[in-house]
Amino acid sequence: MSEPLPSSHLRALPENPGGTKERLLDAAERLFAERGFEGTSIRAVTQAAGASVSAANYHFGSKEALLQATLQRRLGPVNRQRLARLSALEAGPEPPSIEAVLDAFLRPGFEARAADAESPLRLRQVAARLFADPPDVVASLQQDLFGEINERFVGALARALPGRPVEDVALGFRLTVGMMVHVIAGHLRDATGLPDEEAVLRRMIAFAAAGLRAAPLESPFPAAPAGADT
Amino acid sequence: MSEPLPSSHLRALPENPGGTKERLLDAAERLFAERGFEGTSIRAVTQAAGASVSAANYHFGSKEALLQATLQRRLGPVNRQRLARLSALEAGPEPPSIEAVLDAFLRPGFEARAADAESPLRLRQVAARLFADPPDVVASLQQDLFGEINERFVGALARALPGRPVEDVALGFRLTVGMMVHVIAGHLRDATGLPDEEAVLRRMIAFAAAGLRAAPLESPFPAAPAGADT
DNA sequence: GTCTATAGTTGGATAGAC
DNA sequence: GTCTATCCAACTATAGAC
Repeated sequence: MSEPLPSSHLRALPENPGGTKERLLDAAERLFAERGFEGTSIRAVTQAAGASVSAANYHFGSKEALLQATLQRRLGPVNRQRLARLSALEAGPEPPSIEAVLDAFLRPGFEARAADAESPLRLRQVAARLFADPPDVVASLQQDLFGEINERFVGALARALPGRPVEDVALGFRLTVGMMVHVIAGHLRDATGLPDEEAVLRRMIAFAAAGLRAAPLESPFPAAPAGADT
Repeated sequence: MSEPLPSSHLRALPENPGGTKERLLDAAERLFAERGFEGTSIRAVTQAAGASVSAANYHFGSKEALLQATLQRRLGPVNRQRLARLSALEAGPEPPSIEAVLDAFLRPGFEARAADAESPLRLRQVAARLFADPPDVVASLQQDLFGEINERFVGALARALPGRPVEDVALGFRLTVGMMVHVIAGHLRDATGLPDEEAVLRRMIAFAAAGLRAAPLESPFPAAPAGADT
């Protein structure tokens, strides 16, 4: 923490781990996560990184490209982990259980801190934003980053749920993703204090596995009364 | 994405259902849902509504207040419906099932079209944004709109799951909300074509009910190999 | 209540020196 | 590669006429 920095001038301390490019990505990641894409100016990013606006445009070319680079830097490795774990499971002697497949999917997003001790929540905030931010910018990237994941994991789950229509499994996986994203995004603004993470992760796996196994309901119900609005 | 606005007649057709205020709310709702809060300018809203910037500021005072009014107009009635249905269930002779409680929670958001035939998806997009937009603006509103809902429904679910720790039920409800929000938000950008809505709704109820009933896992697992990253 | 006009700020992106 | 300086478009909000 004690770097001999020239204390004369008012530049937000750069904290330089790599070059300017890395610092820009770090700052962009933090600000995009906190304020969203439209809510973050490249000026804010460059100031936080202790660089100039031109530096950002030199390295990335545009604000949108900066967002893409930010997402890709974090999510790429996590998704590779997911696929690697799934492959490992499938290489085993027996077809993997639903729980094991879900673990392979969910865990990498929750233990990114192991690989990168400095940015614990950051990645997840960024990931949550991926599902809630500017459609045009992110749509193609979402397909890039998530297309293969979706295909492989739905396939694995379908094999673990023989006889279930694939569309039903796909919907179930979608619900699982929603669950995950919401928990991840919640870290952002919620002081509710999730209990210890491993417990939450296990609860999510149990919840989703049971949900996937559950048969869809047939009838609308014991009929909840549509009664009195206020 | 910025629509260039018809050049012949400068004003986008107003389509006046009520007064200017209503038109502004309608336009704001659509644009906030499509582009988010920061991504939407007051000018875009007023042009779409066929009104002037001053009109918006006269009626609402600020952009933030416009967002609040927009959210409250749609979500207020839906949440009152949720509470009314839950109250009706609890007034019955027997304690309601988990499925019935979940139905009371989930259904009002999905059949808002019944009450307001013109804006089918709109409400849900807005609701999804509530969980993904500018923290400061929306945080208090989120508590207003969702605080009582959370308390009442977690309570009802806990009574339907005797012996389960309330924190566990609360986490399960949170996962259920995440599921719902993600499905709702997905309508926004996804052409994947969810099948018929009633079926999706029933699937969600079955999924969440099973998830809530499931016992949390005890051990980390058959141990998914942490193996080879790329 | 609604308008036009404008004040005052901030945004993304670029030019050109070093 | 990184900076300073600058361009110009777009923004929120307000003033004041009608």
